[in-house]
Amino acid sequence: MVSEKFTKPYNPTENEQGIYKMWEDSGFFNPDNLKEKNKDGDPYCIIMPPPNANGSLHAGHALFVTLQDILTRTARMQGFKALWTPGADHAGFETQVVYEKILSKQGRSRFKMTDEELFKEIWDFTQENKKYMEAQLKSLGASCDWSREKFTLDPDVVEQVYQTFKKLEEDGLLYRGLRSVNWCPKHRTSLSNLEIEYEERTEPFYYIKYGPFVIGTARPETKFGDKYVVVHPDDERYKNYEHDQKFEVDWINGKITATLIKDEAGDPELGTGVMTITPWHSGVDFEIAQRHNLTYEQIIDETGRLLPVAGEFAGMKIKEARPKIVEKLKELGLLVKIDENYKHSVPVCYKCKTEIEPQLKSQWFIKMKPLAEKTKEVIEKGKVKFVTEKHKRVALHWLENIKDWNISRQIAWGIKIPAKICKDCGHGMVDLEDEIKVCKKCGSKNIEKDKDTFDTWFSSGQWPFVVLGYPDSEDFKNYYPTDVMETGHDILFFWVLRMVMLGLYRTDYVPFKYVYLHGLVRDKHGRKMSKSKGNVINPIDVSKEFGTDALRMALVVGNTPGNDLNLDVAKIGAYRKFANKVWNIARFVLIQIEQHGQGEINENDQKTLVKLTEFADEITEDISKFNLHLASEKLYHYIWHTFADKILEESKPDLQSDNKELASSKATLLLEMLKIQLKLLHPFMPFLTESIWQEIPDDMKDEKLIMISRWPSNIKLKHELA
RNA sequence: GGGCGAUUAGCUCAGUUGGCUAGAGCGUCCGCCUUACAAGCGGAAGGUCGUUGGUUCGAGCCCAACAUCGCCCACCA
Repeated sequence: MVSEKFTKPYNPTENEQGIYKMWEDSGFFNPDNLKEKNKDGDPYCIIMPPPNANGSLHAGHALFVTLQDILTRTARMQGFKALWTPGADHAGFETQVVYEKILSKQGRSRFKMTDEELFKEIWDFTQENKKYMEAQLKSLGASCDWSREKFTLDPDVVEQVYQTFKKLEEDGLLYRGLRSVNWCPKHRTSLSNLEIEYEERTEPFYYIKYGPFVIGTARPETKFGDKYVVVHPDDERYKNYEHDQKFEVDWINGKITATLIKDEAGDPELGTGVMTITPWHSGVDFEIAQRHNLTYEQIIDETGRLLPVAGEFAGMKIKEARPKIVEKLKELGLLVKIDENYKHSVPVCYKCKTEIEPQLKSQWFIKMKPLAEKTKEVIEKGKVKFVTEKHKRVALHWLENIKDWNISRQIAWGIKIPAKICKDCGHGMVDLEDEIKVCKKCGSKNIEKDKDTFDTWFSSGQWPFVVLGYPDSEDFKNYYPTDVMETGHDILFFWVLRMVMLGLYRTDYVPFKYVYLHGLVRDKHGRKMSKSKGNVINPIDVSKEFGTDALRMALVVGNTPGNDLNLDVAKIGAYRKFANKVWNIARFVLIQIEQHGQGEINENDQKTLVKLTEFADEITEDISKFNLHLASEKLYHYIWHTFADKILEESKPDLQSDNKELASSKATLLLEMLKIQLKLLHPFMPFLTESIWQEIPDDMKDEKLIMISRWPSNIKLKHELA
């Protein structure tokens, strides 16, 4: 009998939880438990980009789960030893920012806590989130191996990160040095170049009398300590001045002695061709200062307030001080003119949009050039291939212009940097075992532990080989290099390229062979989803309303690699209809089989089966080429408009005829075709297809779970790009 | 300032190496509760594929220029 459950219509929420439990209980998410055909198969591995353990999943997560699950499930059915490893990311700075907002709502501040207290609280916070997140990943159907789950703060992860840090020092690729860093005065930490953004601003530009010169600046508040003026050596206007020439200047807080410096950095085309420099608060100025051995002084502190050098303005925030300073300049007769329409871009913190205040800080830097060179090489040689050619170009361009990487962060939430700093000479020493007691450079015993933590991307950049248990685990030997890295294109530089660089550095092999970058999930009009716009589509909510499979189809059909996807709830609704259609098709076919029994498929119908097999080959090839958007759309079209509308309708006369042989023959054809279609559709709509599969009697199918049934095409899944 | 991408039906988008009357979802119009499915079935309207030129037997697809929009990168005082 066709089961009670086969009542109409298809009810996804009723089925999904039970189905997932059945899969999980079967143990087949873990490739070690797969049957013979898979165990002897080639390995196929995807490392899941670990979601940040600081919130719930959004549409972008649902997209990556869908894409990676499609590939994993296809590989598994194809007989590969398929492994997809889940994880969670402590996401250093990001998470601390989230937690600081929570603190602030409670009227608290991290600056009134010890690092240990803060760490402990955020730890509990992330562990709670992590559990929630795992449940959400499961509800999206992720067929990943939970027994191999990792957190980026697990002891073995930290251990490998430490080893990498030490190796970098040994190889001379690590240095600690006083450099101009991007400092966020609100979060009071330095940030890498990737963590700042630029905002176009129109602000007043002030021309100020500086001794015999006129200088231009948008930031008069930094000028208190400016003792050097710089002109280009070839600037004819200033050929009567000598390099290093001293002269008196009536400055904001009284007379000072200034020095003229001739340096190529001076731009004769710009304004008067004269600038003063503020090395402590400008990277360019710092470089000039270093070239000529100039002194420098801090003007603004870590919280963005002026220091005593600013005299009466000391203690004021920049915004407050600037107009007052301008006022004083006027009174002193130093202000020459103001250009109100000066356009420039201002660096801001990518999280809080606070203006970045460059500061001189001693930090750990990694020399990136040598790492980038090797990465360029493997990309050019095709050892790492990009599904989207445009990203390959963007990647190479970035690698060619790479800067050294500041990996020190002044935050509590993260992996402590295992190093000692000499308080006398500033020398930094990597110290994994906490055994260094004397400065290796100056011999001083006045040393302390580095208080900073690693940039979170330094540790996550090592994720693939760490997850697989480098260096001597079986998993590492089996699955590394992994097959596909699938993630958002927004973290190409942050994460993907750093994984290639650090993976190559530690293991000599690329961490993955293919990079599939998806775009941003936007709302139906192409706007970014945001709480303030009220246009957020919560994947968990819609999967409850329409079914996870409908959401997955909506995310994959028409979503070309690398491009943003505009997601319309109506589109999800359309695929809920499709799920119901497949459900009804299955009911019809199974009723026919029940009524007429199985028989011989006649010669003419064999041809139909062959055509379906060719179709299966085509789908397999599409998946191989990462054309999941095509595969999914073709399946939709074939099942509905070829199978249901034509083949099934045209078989009705035979099924209703008195010729029993004819009827059972047709019913058998339909059953065979149904099974093939369900299998092809399974990676895309796993819950629906498994639900139906469970309705097919055991003696009519090759496996009790469609999840591990045999893929209906002999074409082997082998990724290749045009 | 440098780089990348987009422009196809009212809306949101596909169109795989150039090849039969250019497709999907939603929306619109007409007719159907036909015994798998009204979350359905049958049918219809709707596109000079941004503009201009070129290559080709043949161009939505390749090339050039232009226009519009978007994204990324970048220490200009």
